[in-house]
Amino acid sequence: MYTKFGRVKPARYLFDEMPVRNEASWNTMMSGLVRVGLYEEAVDFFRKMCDLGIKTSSFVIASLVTACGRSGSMLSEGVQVHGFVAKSGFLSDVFVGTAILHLYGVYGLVSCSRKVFEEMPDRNVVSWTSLMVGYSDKGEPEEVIGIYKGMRVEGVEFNEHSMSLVISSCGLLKDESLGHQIIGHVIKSGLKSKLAVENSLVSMFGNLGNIDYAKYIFDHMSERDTISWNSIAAAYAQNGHCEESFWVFHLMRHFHDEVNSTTVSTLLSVLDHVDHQKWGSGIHGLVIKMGFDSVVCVCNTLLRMYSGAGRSEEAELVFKEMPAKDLISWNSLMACFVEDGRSVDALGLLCSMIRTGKSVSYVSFTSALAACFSLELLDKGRILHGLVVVTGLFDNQIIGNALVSMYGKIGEMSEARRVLLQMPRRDEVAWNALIGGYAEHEDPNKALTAFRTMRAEGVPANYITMVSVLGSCLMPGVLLEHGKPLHAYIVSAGFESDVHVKNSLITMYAKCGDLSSSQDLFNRLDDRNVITWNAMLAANAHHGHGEEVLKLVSKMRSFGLNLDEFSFTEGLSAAAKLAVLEEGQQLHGLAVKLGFEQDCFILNAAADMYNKCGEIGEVVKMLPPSINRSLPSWNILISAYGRHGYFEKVCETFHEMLEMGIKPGHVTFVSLLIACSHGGLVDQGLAYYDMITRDFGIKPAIEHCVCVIDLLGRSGRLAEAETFISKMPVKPNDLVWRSLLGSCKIHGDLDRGRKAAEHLTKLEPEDDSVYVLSSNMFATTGRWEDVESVRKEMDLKNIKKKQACSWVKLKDKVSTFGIGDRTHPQTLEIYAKLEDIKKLIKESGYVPDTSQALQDTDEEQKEHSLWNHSERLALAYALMSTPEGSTVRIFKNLRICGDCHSVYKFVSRVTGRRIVLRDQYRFHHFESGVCSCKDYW
DNA sequence: TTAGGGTTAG
Repeated sequence: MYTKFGRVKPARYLFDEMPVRNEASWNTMMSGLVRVGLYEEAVDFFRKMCDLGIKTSSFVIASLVTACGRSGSMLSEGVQVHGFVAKSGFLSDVFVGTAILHLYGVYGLVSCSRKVFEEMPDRNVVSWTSLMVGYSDKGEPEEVIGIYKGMRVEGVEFNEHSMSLVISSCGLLKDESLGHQIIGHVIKSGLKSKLAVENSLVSMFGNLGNIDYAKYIFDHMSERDTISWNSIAAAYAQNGHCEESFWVFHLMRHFHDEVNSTTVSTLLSVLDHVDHQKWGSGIHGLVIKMGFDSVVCVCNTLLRMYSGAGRSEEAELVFKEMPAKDLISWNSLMACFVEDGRSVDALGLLCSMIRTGKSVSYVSFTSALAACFSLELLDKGRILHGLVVVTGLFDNQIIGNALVSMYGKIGEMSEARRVLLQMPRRDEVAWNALIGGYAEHEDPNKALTAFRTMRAEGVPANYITMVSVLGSCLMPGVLLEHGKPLHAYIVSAGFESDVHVKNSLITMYAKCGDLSSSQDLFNRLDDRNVITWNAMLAANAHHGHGEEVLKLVSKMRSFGLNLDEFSFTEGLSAAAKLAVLEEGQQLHGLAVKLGFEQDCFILNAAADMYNKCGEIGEVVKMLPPSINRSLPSWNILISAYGRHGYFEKVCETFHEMLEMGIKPGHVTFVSLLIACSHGGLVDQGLAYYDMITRDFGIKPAIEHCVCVIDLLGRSGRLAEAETFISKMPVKPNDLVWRSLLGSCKIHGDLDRGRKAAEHLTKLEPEDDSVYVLSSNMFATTGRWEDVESVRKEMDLKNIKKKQACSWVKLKDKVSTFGIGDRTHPQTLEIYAKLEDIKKLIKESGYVPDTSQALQDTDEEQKEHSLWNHSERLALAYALMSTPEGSTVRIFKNLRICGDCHSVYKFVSRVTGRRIVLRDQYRFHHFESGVCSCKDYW
């Protein structure tokens, strides 16, 4: 009696005082100990019984085994009981056998469970169910379904618990046809109206992406518990219907009392792909208010929420303040660091896990391996590889994949291949990682060979395979041999309907130089997503079609598509290249409105746009304060100051950057050297050039060398420039000789100019610029017979000079002008305005520099031809079509002519207008008779 | 019976 009421003290007293005890007394006492949860004492008691040879009943043994499972830390005691049971023949009892297999399942030893299960002479539905529970808890739904099939073959009748397990496993496997099969079974079995079964059905349909069925079941349930509500909320959440999932939460609070931590976790998981700005901080507050901020799982989702929004600092804060952390918390933060590019922090986290003896799983290693993506981290990656082998995790499929991926990303392809070959099973992820590595680091042949081997091994390719293989064909010259055959394969294998594959095809054709095929694919695609549009933006940008990029961006907007970071970056950089401030400003405004203000790429693209549109004030205003400025931001700032002639600011900024501990990069030095070159700061430029290798260990690239040649050449130090070319660490290219030729033109050095021109023609026989530059060099020095011979050579080789043109953009209309153009509808007014300008500036001291006229004619003719220059026509048109006092913006496809430059200066003084001119190379910013380039360009 | 961490591409 006492044991039945849980009163163990009096029961124990009575037992101890009993003069005679029979089997029943011992068994009753032991059951009592189990009932009150004194499991360890029960096991000791049982040992004593065994020693004394007291018989026990199968019921008592089963309850004892169950107790060992329930305690969570009594596996070894359970195993001892198992040993006794095996010796005394109790295993043939179905209750005992089931209890033991359940015990092993609880401790994750499913193979032991299965062994016991297979040796059992009799099994009931609970035995089958217990086996399922083991696999389900281990996260192996395919095994659960295997057991389900076995049960059906043997004709076992299902109970509520086993049916629920089967249903949810089916959902996890996302196997729709199995789902339908199971539904039929559920209806026949008569278990359909059981609460747990209905809950599982809601959850299964959620996992299968069939939200309508999930909702139907939920709506028709006769009773609902918290799990039902949570399941429907999760169904909405998993399928991206975040508003609905919040609505469920709202209804729950009205119609159902309980909201538990699972509800909150579900809601938080939605915030991964929802507008973080709108919901994130509020939800965090709510979690604290409801007192769930101490539940590990809730905190983990909270952490994941910040991580998904790219806010690793906040995620870190959540982690630090968690009252209890589990393995998933550590792994989540590590993954967050990896996603945010904080590789060192991620690896540090793994180190402290190991150092403090925390448990580490294959997931921890997977994240750590993903952190090692660049050459500097190769050593760390190799150590991890060693650890993986030592800890016996090498055979884990996902670890193997992560290893191949790591070596692939770094470009250690022989290592990547070696790991792949050692893997017990090579799945498509492993092959894709290898192919991706080849695509990134080696030639297309390697990637294609790997693809063929993969197919020969019978591993089915998926869309990612196709995307990866296509990624190896992103260069001109491989279209016929590789690109087109791949496209043919894609069509025949049925991958063409996949939007990702189509996007990659668009990119492939564009990078192979066939933009019209990209355009074709794009036009024929009806399920375009943002990535499709982005691929098309990149395709046009790659071909230098900035206007088309902007047109596409505005189409995206008119179709109501959500522009993402990539679209904005691409749009802004197109606006920067075209120097169209208005479009750039609009895009930037929209990006800010949509919450992308903090995005590093967009921020830099916008700053660069303002920079290239001449709005230096805006650049300085918008860049983050120096304390958290990224390297690209510093580079943009240096370039901006250089572009506008603030050379002291250039040096100041560079030194500030060094003081902040930022290591300058390749681009920083390009910006610095260009600034020096434009400012005529020759010695300072040379000093910076020396710093590149001496102080920062960077190997000078061809761009840096071109800058130095420009620097020396423009200032007339042509002999030094020539010596520099002969000694520089990289092979001279066309830009080198073009720069030298340009300088020879400025300084009238005909001999060196000729030599440079010869080198240039060898490298670029089709290029018109060499002929134009030589011809201009001869013309400005009056060598008209040489001008004529260059012209004849051009005719002979059928090389056409690129026509100069200038344009003005007013509202949405672009007006373009060629030399002496008379096609504009307002031509008469334009030429009249030009006459006014001529008169006005001559009165204030303008004298034409006729050496800039490149024909051998008399002075008057020369002056006349200067007044036909496209940039003057554009200027006249712009002045007459824009309000008094406003800034005039003009573009030219080639370099501005020297005399036009002087005309612009005079006009800016006489009219008081600010004029901004973008030519092929740079920006000129005229105000009150002075140009920002200080006449040195 | 419901919720949280991982590998390939983008």
